[in-house]
Amino acid sequence: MTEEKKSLNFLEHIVEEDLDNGMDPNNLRFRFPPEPNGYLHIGHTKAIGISFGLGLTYNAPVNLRFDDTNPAKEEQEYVDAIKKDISWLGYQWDKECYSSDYFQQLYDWTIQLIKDGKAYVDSQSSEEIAAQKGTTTEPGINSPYRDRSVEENLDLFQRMKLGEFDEGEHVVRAKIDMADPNMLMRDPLMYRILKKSHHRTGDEWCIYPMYDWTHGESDYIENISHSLCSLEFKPHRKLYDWFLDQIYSNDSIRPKQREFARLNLSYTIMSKRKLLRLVNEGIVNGWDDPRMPTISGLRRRGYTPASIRKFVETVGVAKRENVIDVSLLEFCVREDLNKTAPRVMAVLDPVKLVITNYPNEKEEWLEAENNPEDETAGSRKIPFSKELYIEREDFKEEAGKKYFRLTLGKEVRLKNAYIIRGENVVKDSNGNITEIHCTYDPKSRSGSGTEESKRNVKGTLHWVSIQHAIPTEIRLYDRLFNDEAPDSHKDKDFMEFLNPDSLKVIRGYVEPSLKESKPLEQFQFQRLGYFNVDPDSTSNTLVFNKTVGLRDTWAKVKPIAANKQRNAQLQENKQREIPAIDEIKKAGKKYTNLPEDKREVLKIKIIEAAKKIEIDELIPLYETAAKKIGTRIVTTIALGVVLETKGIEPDQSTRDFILKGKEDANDLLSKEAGILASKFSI
RNA sequence: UGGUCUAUGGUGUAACUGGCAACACGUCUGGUUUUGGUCCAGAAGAGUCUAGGUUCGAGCCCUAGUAGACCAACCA
Repeated sequence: MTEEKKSLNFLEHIVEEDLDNGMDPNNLRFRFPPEPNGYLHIGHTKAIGISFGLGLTYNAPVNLRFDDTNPAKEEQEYVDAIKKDISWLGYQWDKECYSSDYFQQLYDWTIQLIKDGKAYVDSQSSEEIAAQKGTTTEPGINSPYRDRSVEENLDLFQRMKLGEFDEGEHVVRAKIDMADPNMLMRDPLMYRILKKSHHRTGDEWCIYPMYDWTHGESDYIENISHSLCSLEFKPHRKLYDWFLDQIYSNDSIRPKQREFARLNLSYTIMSKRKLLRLVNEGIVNGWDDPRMPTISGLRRRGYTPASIRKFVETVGVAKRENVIDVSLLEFCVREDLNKTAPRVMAVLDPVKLVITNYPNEKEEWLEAENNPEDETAGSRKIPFSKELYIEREDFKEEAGKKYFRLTLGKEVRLKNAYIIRGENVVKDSNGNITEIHCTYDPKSRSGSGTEESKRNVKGTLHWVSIQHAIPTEIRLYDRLFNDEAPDSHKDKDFMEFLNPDSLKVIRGYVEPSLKESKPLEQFQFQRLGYFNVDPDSTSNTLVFNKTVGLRDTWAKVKPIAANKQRNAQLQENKQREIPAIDEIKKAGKKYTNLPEDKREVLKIKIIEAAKKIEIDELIPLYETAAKKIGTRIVTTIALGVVLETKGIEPDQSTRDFILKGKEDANDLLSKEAGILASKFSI
């Protein structure tokens, strides 16, 4: 047991500390408590990974508990989907529990609380109750019903249960403190009347307990030792503990609520309500649309359980707000799929290649390795013939020496086949290439052992034999939103940032070995990326989803190779501008925190940096600066410099930006924006 | 105008009870390669929001700022 000393996250530290203080490790128990009102998404995976992960490292049971106290929103469909998703991710829960199983116990405890004078029936409307709640700065006032007698409370409560009242007529409230600085402690609601039938209890109940009066109690009933939830529940902790105090008896486990920061992924939204909107408004094709951040969407897209688990593990757990870049998720799938996905060949944007010196009717079945990363994966045969498809992108009549694909007069290898030389092209009347003619070297066949077969050529292309290839539908996906944080804009709806090109459907050709592939089966289309079979596939038509592309360093240099002049320009710009933009970004992070004199020093730096940049480069900065005040200030300063030194008249959006800054409540910003506004008479 | 929480490279997370800031992703070099993938070797990039204090020594402790998040649903 020479265990490598792994660094612990703060939750593990908490557990370790409890253990050090004498807690019996056998008493450790965790839970994952989803409300069955929607599908699980990648954000939930973090919570799942934390609680189930803790269960795994401490060999402790983890309950799956459906927090089903609001029949208006919950459905059996969601219960089933949630169970499926968690199992698919590879986690096993100990007990399957439902908050609704504790309705009776909760009811009994409430009667006790009423008898103890800790709870009462309030007969006001929700508006009246809200009005009495006070604000964050002013205390609330007591309800006129707060001092009802125990007998009256008991009577009313029982009649509520019996269904004698309509929704909204009465509620049960805990009697705590209407002046507590924590709003949740100002006599929170425990029960409301809801004449809805529940997916499990049917019409047995017409009063339903609220979250706060259910959660801690459920934890307590299930002997949960650590109840982990996201940060927004932090203020609930005081109430959680208060309710627990009322029912806790010393001989049992007292659950602890602890909070962690939830996961945010760049370029996506995570709220169930908003995801539901995408589904309802037909923006996506259901909860399992491969563009959705739901577990079912990711599954259909081709993500593996292992890759998602690895992802959650990698992002870590802490208490500060965070935004994880999607590229990390993509890295995790690639890493997993690279080891497991069989390699095949597919051409997505075909152009015809004719090997002029290859016999007309000949066909050869060539050996192809299934996975170079896995020796046990074996090999298969693929057909080769005179007429092939290759990727349109893989041929250029002429190209620089950095382009090592097919050009006229140069040699490349066809993967698993022969070395060919580009000879000439056939074009249509518009000048578009319709055929590429080439010759092959018969001695160069892969694996034939001849000198020629070992000859090194720089490029290797994938291909597919036209007469053998299977035509397929391919669905290419891009991010659903163009904005890094679509729902973080106070004044804009997240729907404004939808990417209109998030789905592209094309027709392509795949090698014949794929004919028998099954839904969700994963492949690497060599040189293109990872793809899986969509369940929409029929016996006639295969449909593939692109999970993610291969890491592609060539794509980054391509535009440079395309145009030498532009290349030089870009290089120069890179050296000149990137540091300047970077400097401005950095300044934005610090600006507001600095004392005035240092701010002036920083301002000089900003001005110097801004002189080196173009207006176009600044635009992305102020487009994303909606939230961060520092970035807005700094961008405003830089904007002034750029406009002035380049002699540009501000356009409408620039004016809006400046104007908004001027009206902002932050003094520093409105000052800078004000100066700028007057300079350009805005 | 209140309460609570948070602040470490571009991003995310570490740094055991104070001891020369580490890991992953990303970026950039070079090598291997019948995938411009993988793999291998290497580099750049923060001195830990600001100011002050305690200490031989502070990212960790204290004080005061600043910024951000959360809190007034008969939702969870």
